[in-house]
Amino acid sequence: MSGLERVAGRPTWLLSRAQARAQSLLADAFAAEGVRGYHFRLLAALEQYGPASQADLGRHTGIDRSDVVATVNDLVDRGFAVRRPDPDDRRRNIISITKRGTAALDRLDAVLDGVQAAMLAPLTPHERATLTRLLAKLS
Amino acid sequence: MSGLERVAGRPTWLLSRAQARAQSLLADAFAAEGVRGYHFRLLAALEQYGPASQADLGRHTGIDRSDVVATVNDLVDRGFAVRRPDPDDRRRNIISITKRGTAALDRLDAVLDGVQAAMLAPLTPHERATLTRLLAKLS
DNA sequence: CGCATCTCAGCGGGACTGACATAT
DNA sequence: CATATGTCAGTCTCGCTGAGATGC
Repeated sequence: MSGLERVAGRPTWLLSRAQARAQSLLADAFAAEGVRGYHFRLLAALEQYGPASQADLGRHTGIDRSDVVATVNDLVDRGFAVRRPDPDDRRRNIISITKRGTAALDRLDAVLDGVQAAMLAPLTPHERATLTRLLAKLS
Repeated sequence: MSGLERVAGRPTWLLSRAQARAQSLLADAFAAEGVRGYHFRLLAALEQYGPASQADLGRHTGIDRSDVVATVNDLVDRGFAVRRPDPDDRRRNIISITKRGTAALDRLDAVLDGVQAAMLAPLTPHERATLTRLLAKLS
């Protein structure tokens, strides 16, 4: 038996441990592509929802508006996205993903799949589906 | 449908979201007791394993040695633990929990139980057991 | 007016690295 | 000698707050 028995049976502890492992694996894998979790999340949202304002990006991804600013700056600097003012609402910027951005996203998807396969290796396919379903209910 | 569909079905994403919620709830609840996760983990390890060196505490809890130092400093300052040199190995300190420490731990346990009950409210008892079992397999 | 958006500065917890002195 | 321990300083991601400027 490894870990703390006192807390080992507690879901929040297990959640924390598992997430720390996933986070660590993902951070390493993403670092090879020069990005962080925030970059991936925004790119994924841009591809899924199409061009969006920064506020909407924040709502879609759960990233704070102030953090969206800096992350979009990074994406624009790398040529993964473009930021242009919204002519219909001059408070807003419209963020769009570029071809380089979608290409990067495709690579990151592959990275994520690899990490997930490694993470979930101890589980059977049925268990993986169950875990996904239960976690979804917690959101 | 809330969240990112593209990543919403991915276990690592769900893990991250659920963990962020638990983390946020726990941080707030622990803050009311004036402690953080590191403090709780060390107190729990001290109560479970008895007096231990800082290196062993790190191994039990998954906390880095260097972070154990600062956290033990906090616990000693608050009177939750005592640090004394190991006469049998002068490299080591022996950390022991105090009565104030165990009292604090009891309160923190209650806090954790409350947060967990709130977190797991959407799940049936059987689902909670399943989630716990599956998460344990990921460690 | 109230409200939304974008931006900037900063904070704090958690996880980690590198280095160093000391002791085994 | 190599290894283990404790300590210190610093980095990084992530999540968050507060404030201000601009536009609806």
